[in-house]
Order: sequence, then C-alpha cells, then structure tokens
Amino acid sequence: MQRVLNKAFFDRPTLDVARDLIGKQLCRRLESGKIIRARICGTEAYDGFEDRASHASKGATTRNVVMFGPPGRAYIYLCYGVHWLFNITTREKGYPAAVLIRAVEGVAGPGRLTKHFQISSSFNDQLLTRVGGLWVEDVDGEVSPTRIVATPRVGVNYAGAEWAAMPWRFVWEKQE
DNA sequence: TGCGCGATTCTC
DNA sequence: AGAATCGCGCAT
Repeated sequence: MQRVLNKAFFDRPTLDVARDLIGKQLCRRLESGKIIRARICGTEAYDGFEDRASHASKGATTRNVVMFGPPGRAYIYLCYGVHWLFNITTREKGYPAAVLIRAVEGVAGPGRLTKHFQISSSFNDQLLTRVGGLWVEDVDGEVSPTRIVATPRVGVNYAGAEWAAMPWRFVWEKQE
C-alpha cells in the first residue's frame, strides 16, 4: 500500500515535516517513462523569517519566492553556480519555510541527489502532491523515531552561532 | 555597477 | 587545497 503525501502533510510545522520525511519515498518519472524511487534518509529544515540560515531571512526575492508560497511544492535553486538543490515547501502561504532533501538511500549529498533524479529548475514551484514527474510516497513499515537523529545543519556557519547550532538536520541512522 | 561568498562536489 | 561558475546582498 502506497499513498502520495498530500498538502496536509506539508502544511505543518517545518521541523515535524523534516523529521517525518525520513523513510518516505522520493519518486520521479523520467522523460523515458521509467520511475525511480528511493527512501529519503537526510533532510534539513529552513523555517520562518528569523532563521538566518534560510534564504527567506533577507525577504522575498525572485529566487526564493517559492518558499513564501503554499506547501507541498518544489523549491529548487542553483547552489555555488553548479548544483541544483531540491527543497519541499512547508507551512501556509505567506510563511517562508522549506525542507532541503539532502540524501536518499544510495545517494548522499543534495547536489548528487538532484543529478541522480534529474531534478533541475524546471521543477521549481511545481506541485509535488500528486503523481506526475516528481512526488513523495508513504510506504508500509513506519520508521522508528529512535532511529532518526537530529544534528546541526551543514554549511550554515555564516548564519551565526545561534542559528548554526539549531538541530534542524535529520538523519536516518540505520542499525546494522 | 562591481565584488565576495554561498544549504556543494570533484579533482589534483 | 582549488576549481567550477551563477545569483544575491551589500558596498561603491
């Protein structure tokens, strides 16, 4: 039994969404029609106006405006002029927040992940809550919360000690 | 209008 | 340790 994560799933506190996305299945239908699925095992939350690590802390721009939009959409931006990074928006329209998808099983690293799934700017602001080119599915066998570890986010020291220290990164620590 | 740096990754 | 290389924020 599989179900597509709906808007209500993403219309919740960003930390809850980031944690609950661990173990969910990222799904992508390629141009060829082939469908790729892999479980999410690393996420990061970027939440609200005050989070200095978030693009949204400086206000809305052409790049980050999707973060201010409705939940359950793809926020994709070019990092270091080289890599596309894939986020999913959370919270209601007007409140800037998103979850960065850092890793899935077998593919570690947010830039590598988008390359593997062939995700680029064409998906920016696209709806993820229905089966199409890109969506997320729940799967049988819930992941035990005890296997999910919260740590500080990666590469955000520029945000200052307070925000850099927030344990808003979630990693699936598999036993064995 | 220009400059520095970033939610990274790969190679030397 | 450095390169690749595009946008944004902030200073000229």
